[in-house]
Amino acid sequence: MVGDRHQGANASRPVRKRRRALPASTPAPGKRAKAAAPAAGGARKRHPAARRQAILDAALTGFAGHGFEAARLDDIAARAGVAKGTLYLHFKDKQALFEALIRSAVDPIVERLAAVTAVPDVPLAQVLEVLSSIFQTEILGTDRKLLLRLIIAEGPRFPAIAEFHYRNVVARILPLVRRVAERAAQRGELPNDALARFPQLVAGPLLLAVIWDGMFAKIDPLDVPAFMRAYRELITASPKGSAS
Amino acid sequence: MVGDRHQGANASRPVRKRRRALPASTPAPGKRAKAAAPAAGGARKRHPAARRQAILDAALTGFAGHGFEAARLDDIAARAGVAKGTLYLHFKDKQALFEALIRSAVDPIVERLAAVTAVPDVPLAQVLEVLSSIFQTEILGTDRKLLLRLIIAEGPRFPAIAEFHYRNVVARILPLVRRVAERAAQRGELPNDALARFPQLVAGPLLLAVIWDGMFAKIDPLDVPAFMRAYRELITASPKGSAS
Amino acid sequence: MVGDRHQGANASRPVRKRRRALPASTPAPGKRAKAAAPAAGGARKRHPAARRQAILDAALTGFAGHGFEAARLDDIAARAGVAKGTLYLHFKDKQALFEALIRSAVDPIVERLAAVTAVPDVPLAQVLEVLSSIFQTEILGTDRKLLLRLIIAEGPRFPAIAEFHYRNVVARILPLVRRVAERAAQRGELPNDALARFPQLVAGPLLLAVIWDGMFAKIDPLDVPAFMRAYRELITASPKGSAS
Amino acid sequence: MVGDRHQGANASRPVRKRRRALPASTPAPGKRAKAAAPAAGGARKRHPAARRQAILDAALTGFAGHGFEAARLDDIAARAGVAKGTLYLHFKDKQALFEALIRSAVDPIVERLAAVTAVPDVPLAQVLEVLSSIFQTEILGTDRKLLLRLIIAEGPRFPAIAEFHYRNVVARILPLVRRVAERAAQRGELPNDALARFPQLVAGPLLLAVIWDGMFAKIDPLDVPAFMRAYRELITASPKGSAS
DNA sequence: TATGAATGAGGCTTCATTCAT
DNA sequence: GATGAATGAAGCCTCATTCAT
Repeated sequence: MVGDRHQGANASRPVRKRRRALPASTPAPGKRAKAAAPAAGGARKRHPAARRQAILDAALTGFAGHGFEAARLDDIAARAGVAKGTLYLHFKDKQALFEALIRSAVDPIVERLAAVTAVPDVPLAQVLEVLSSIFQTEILGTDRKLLLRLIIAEGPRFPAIAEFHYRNVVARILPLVRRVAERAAQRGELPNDALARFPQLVAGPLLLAVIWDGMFAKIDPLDVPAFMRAYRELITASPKGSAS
Repeated sequence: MVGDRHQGANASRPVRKRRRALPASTPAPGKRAKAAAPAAGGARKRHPAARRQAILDAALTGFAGHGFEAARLDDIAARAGVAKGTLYLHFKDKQALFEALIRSAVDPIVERLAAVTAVPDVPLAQVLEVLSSIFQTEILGTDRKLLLRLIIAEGPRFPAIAEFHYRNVVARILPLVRRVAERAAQRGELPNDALARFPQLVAGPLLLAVIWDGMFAKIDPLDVPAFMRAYRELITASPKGSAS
Repeated sequence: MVGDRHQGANASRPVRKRRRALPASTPAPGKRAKAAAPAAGGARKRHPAARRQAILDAALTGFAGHGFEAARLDDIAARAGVAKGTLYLHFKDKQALFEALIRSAVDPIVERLAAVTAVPDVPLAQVLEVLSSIFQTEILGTDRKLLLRLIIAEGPRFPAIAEFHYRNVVARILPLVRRVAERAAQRGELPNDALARFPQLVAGPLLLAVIWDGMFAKIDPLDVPAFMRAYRELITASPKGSAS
Repeated sequence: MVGDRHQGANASRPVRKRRRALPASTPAPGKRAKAAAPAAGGARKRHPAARRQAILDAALTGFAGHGFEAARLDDIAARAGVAKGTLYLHFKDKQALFEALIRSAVDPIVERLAAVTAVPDVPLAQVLEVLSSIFQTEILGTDRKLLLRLIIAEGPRFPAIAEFHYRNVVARILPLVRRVAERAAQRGELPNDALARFPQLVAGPLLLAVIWDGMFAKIDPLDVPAFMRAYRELITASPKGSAS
């Protein structure tokens, strides 16, 4: 009887939904079929921009949880509380929705990052600390970490997304970091201009943190604040010869 | 009736005969992607282990290029020069192939990494240099960089893969790195024990390098050797004013 | 980049566009088996319940003609005049369609049978006669005979179907027949209570009739009315020399 | 985690066999992969006729348990202890094996039935009793009941099988039964010549017994001997008016 | 004669997209 | 605009059959 496909004597009938067995531990999408729709007919009245945002929110969960290919527009529509066809009133197709999602979610972060790094003559250690803090509260502590993973995962397959990121994140932030690093090197906060030449180095631990969090959180969780602090100590602490 | 196979007068259809459309003289499936076509028509002769490896090679390209969901077994089979069904003689299903691929490609690297980090009392800078070198020649310089990206991208959705990696890579390498870092801190090659407490920090730049390579290689290629060197300088170089 | 969907220079293949080969002016799928094509192109308009029934009708033909395994959903969909995917809007999978088919067709018959046998104090001969008549007009004379054969053929492999039948047919009809047989025995219409103890005996000839019809109809057709009459005579007729 | 497809960290590798989840209660084929093969190389030496018989035996289980379409030649070959290709040395294809199976299994029964019914001037009650007995010991009590069900199930789709049966079973046995019934009617053992005109009537209860056994054995088992006895009583017992 | 790895057509099912309402 | 039933291309996987050994 093991493996029996039967479902008792009243098996089928108008089928509605079916969750495919995902190979992984999805963040539990919940079973709400067309949830979030306020009382009868209410969904219809929302402001168009609000609907668009609701769709993007749902898309974040959907794409981040399953990846681009495996995400189901059915799920996204249901989670957004709209009909499937409605998605196409706002986005040309699945790919356009995906790209819009990524664009929409990146800007706010970049603004904050830019604001921090743009202030002149702040000690490097402090800049790094604030960066870490923003990273943890705005990304690792929220669903946006899913998005970052998503970008890492799907970026190489979507040139448009890669380019968008280069222009909107990399090209905006790295120069600022570089300037901070240059000043720090001049002031002796850093042993040399290595960080000024490769400001990407500050992103290494951040990436590692999201990736570790995604893969190993359950096996061996990472103490991210301590990890970040260790990184700062490693590159900025008074070096070997100095007073212990 | 004995012996005759008459089908009666009613068009019953008990059996669908399988018959190849062509007279069996087309050994090449025609859609062979572009790769690895062995000696013409001789597909049946290869050593079984060779076929398995051919499939894994094709799978690397397929999965790395498109991700798990978007990779097509059709393509992989064609690229491996085998029929679709043959895949299933070696792997239970798509997921098993995927996991086997990852396992098969990880071991050799880990061996090399372990060999390097296991040697006692080598200066940290030198260990890092060798690590960088291995990383560049064995991973970034080969298709295995695709695999690393693949693991990063799909790992979170495949607990089995995450766990496998933790056990076979993380749990084997990190302790070795930690020991090296401890010695380096004791010898004054490092300013403090930050790296000993978080040996993961050495992986940050490596991850950044693969990700950058995957996303921005065409827009703004990264000089990886210089990048790695900068990282080493940043954490180990004689600092600003101190005497060594 | 805003707005443009350029794909970069590398032949990445993130999305496969779906595009119909023909300009969407071919409403008829072409392989429509031979049946039930509704008003040209108007498939989308039918009442939902009508579609469901059309599918069930097509399923009857498909399953009855080939058995569960050999029936092709392609054929059933074509015969119902719907796309393959539409089947799954109404039934979870092939098995659910199969079970729904059987359930949907059984109820009306059972109602009629129950109505007949439930009337008290009707002479057995008359009950049997009406049973025979119903059987011939409602089952043997219609496609439902295919269904009965189907149940006989596939029932043993589908516990759910067997159980459904036991509950809905056997458990409902046999007690009624038993009561009729008991009265008949008391009134002397039967030689003993054998039929009361095994009311299944009335089903024997019915089963034989469907099976004979299915296998030997073309070789040696059975005169079912006469056959049924003979059965009635055999068990109820005034015997050889006795006085009534 | 429910529904997780993963199989721990050591998922795949050279796949060998796979049991598909059968919808029904298969008679537990066992898991022997290529069982029954005596010590190394021994299987190769069996007499050809013995191999053929082994294949037919395995085919009985396979076809009877799953039906023609769902039976797997893989299973049959494994159960017979031969390689898949060997099947084709003995039988042209799946259908030929199926038909050979049915033919091979029918003859012995028919011989016994014919022997019984051919004896002249035996009282009908006794003939029926022996028939019942043979039926129970040779068919219902053995795997051959599977075969009878198989014939009922698949016969209508295989004209060759139907015709074979008509010629070898029906056409041989019915005349004998008819003669017995005629004599019984003449001798007053039967109320009339109904059974002589439709000797098929004796088969009704037999068919019902196999079908009931197949479908309802677990829900409500049938006491077949008592059932058969009841049938005999019903048609041959001293009728109503006679001494109670 | 026997083997069993290899084949590839074809089945069931999914899901992005369309379109009549 | 919004809906969601309908579509049908395409994916994964199975398994009867072949054929080199």
